[in-house]
Amino acid sequence: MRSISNKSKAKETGPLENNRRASSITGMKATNQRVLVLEIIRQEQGHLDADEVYRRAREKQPRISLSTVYRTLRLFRKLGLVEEVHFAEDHHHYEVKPSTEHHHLVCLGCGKIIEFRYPLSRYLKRNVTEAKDFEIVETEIHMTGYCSRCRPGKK
Amino acid sequence: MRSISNKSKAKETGPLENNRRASSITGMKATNQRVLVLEIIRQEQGHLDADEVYRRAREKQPRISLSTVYRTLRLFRKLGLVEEVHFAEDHHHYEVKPSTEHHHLVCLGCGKIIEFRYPLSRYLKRNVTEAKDFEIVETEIHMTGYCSRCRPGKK
DNA sequence: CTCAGTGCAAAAGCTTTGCATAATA
DNA sequence: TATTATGCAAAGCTTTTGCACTGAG
Repeated sequence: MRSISNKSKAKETGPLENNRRASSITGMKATNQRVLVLEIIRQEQGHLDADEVYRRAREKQPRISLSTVYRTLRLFRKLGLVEEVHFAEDHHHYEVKPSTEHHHLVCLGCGKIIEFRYPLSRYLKRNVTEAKDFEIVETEIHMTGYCSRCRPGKK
Repeated sequence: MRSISNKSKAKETGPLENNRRASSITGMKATNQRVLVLEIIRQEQGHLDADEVYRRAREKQPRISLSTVYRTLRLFRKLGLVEEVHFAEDHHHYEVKPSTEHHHLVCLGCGKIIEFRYPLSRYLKRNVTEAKDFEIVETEIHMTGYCSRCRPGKK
């Protein structure tokens, strides 16, 4: 199993080792920028938008450009390493492709994003495929509302 | 029941009657532009984006501006007449607030949007509220994949 | 050495906003 | 008549793109 799951334990040059392999699989170059971006979205438990990735990336690599971040995220999405999540905002968020299915709760009060694990897609898939003759590739569920803190005394 | 459900059967000036009432409820002005936009998103069975609303609106009222369309859609959303839907695109779609719960299938081949009725939110609501102490206001589910036509022989 | 990838700046959507004018109530 | 809403143009964001340069392989 040519794992790409090694948590970044290495320094400046280290992560290359893990990811060079992942990249070479698809014939892509393992640049420092790509390694860094992958590192970042792995460390953060998901839900970063492009600008947040960019800001974090610049801490380690001040010359990285926002374009590169966008291009890299698009590449990772194509490679299936990363998923794009669409909240009710006018920009996108990204998270590492989750191993276990989960969906998102977005708090309208504080903006916090809570994940809830729920294996719904298999169930939906079966139902919808039969009813609509539609082959599902991806399922996205998100709910908005108020978390415990932002729900002041509401029954 | 001060219904706003009268299907547009009237001409240029007609729809005002229906909607003047709806508007006056909240102290808003029932302008021609607003009436027209409401008419349009009602006629179309949902999923229009702002620009599509704008183009359709101009057929009847060539001087309407895109800003007005945006402002009107925002207003209607606040009034609960319209819902914003977030597909995997970088702009939003709008539909009249549906009476029966449904969700969306987006075909990756032809872009067609299929609705499927499925009363899932009540079920999810109960589960999530208990598990996460989160009060759900809105649930959005959409799935991407391939419709019968765009699925050439795929098992 | 070569070609894919990067940085920069500019452009391209989508959406919002400021302000003078027009229309509703 | 008094506001509220509109149209226009300009600005704001997010995301993409063209191009010369850089760096990985």
